[in-house]
Amino acid sequence: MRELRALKNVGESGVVMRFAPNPSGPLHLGHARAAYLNDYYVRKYGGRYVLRIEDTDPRRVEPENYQLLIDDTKWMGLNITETVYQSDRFPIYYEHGRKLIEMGAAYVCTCDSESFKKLKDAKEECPCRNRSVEDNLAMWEDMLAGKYAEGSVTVRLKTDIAHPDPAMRDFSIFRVVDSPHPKLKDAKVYPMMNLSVVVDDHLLGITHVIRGKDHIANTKRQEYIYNYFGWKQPEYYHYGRMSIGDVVLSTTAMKNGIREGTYTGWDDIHLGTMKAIARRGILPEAIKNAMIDIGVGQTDIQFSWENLFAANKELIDPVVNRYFCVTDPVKCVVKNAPTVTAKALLNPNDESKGYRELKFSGALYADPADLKDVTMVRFKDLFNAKVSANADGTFSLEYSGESLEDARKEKARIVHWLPADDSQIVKCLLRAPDGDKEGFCERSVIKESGKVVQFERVGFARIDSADNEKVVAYFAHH
RNA sequence: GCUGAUAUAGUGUAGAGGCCAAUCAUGCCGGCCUUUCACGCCGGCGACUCGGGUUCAAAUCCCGAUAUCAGCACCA
Repeated sequence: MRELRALKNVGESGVVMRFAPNPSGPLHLGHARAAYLNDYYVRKYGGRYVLRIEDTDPRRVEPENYQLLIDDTKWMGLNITETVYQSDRFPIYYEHGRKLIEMGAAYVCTCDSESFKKLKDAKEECPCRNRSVEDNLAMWEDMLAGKYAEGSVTVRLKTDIAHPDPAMRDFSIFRVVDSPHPKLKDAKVYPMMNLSVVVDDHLLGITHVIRGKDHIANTKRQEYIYNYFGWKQPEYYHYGRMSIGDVVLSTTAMKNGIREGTYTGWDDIHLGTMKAIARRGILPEAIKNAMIDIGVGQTDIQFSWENLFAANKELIDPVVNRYFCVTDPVKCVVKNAPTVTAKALLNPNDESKGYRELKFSGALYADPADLKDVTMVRFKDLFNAKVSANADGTFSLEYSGESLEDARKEKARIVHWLPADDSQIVKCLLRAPDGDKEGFCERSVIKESGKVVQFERVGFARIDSADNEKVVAYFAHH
């Protein structure tokens, strides 16, 4: 694993960092970068890692997502030292909001958003900006008392209305929302993230923040609040946009798809959620390694499944058991073949894991693709056979000795197979994002349920479910 | 439109003026090993966006162009 660049201004006691998702859905690949990068530095320097759940938009909070988030961070193996919920901290935000109003740093604005935008774009103050502190405070109290309807009023921070960057001009720090919050009974006034984030970062002692570059303007906006309070700003690092192909990430698209039955749930393998990736046999450690390899650069990048798979293979290949799985199987009788029992190592890298036995007596299943256009094959751990294709798509096989040397001499392909004997095999459905394959696998795969195995010459797969009738496996990668 | 950021092989990444005819990983190709087309080992392929400038010397600094991205929400 490569070493990431050192952070600036790391103190004696290490760092305090945070991972701050909002509970609008489960964690996905996009979150993983922030989560693991921050995690990396907390491990590197020591300190605290705060999981902060940013549930300050009641419309985007779904109660069931809280647990989803916690479960995901646990699966990811994040070194979280404490968890805070912003919904528990509204009194703190109100207190600081009031202070800003008292010091004349914020004002209550009753302009509708379009007219404010017009003024803002023209670098012109809105009439509310010069309201007296007393009036602002009175209106603030009325806001908290629920006397204002949603959209009729907002609290803005006084920045610089003529700032060259329009994003900096008197942005909003509190708003009124009429929707109920699942965790707050009577809240009407909600802090905007720039306010709540600054207050929390300061109070929680956050020293370093790694976040996406979509927050780069927020970092500059937040600087105004830090300055008003006389607080010191953390060190920030903004990584570039990461586009992720082949998978659905948008929360609304996922929700709609699940509701309409296009996806089976949050762990549908067409989604980019942690749950879906876990289901596909990817270890959290592999995601972590892939994310650390990507690092904190500001360049926009294309997420590489290839690299993730390589990271995963590095972890699982040495330890995972091997089995045969024949997809699209064709049944073949082998003429003149003796009855023999094949012994195949569970893991050729580790003989101490033992082997599995497959008893051949007359007929086997093979992958037709392996028998096509060849005159001889070596059935791995079994024997050689001469092959001839029949007009009807079947194959005629004839025993041709068990000498491995002969097979090599003939350059025979060494292929996987299964005995055509129901007591030794089980139906296997191998599922992948681009389609399913059906076939058989060794019966002993049943006891690997929940684990990742290697189907020899097919690829790595996670055994999703298994009983005496059927194994369902999800393809991970080659 | 305004503000800001970034531009190194297919992908990711190192490189913060001379050690760079550019690192590592992954990928691809070839070979070895091997009763898996896995793993391992060896070899190979493949990149500094373009144009100016500064300098004895630039992938590295400056300017411009181009491209991409982000922000300009009473979301986070």
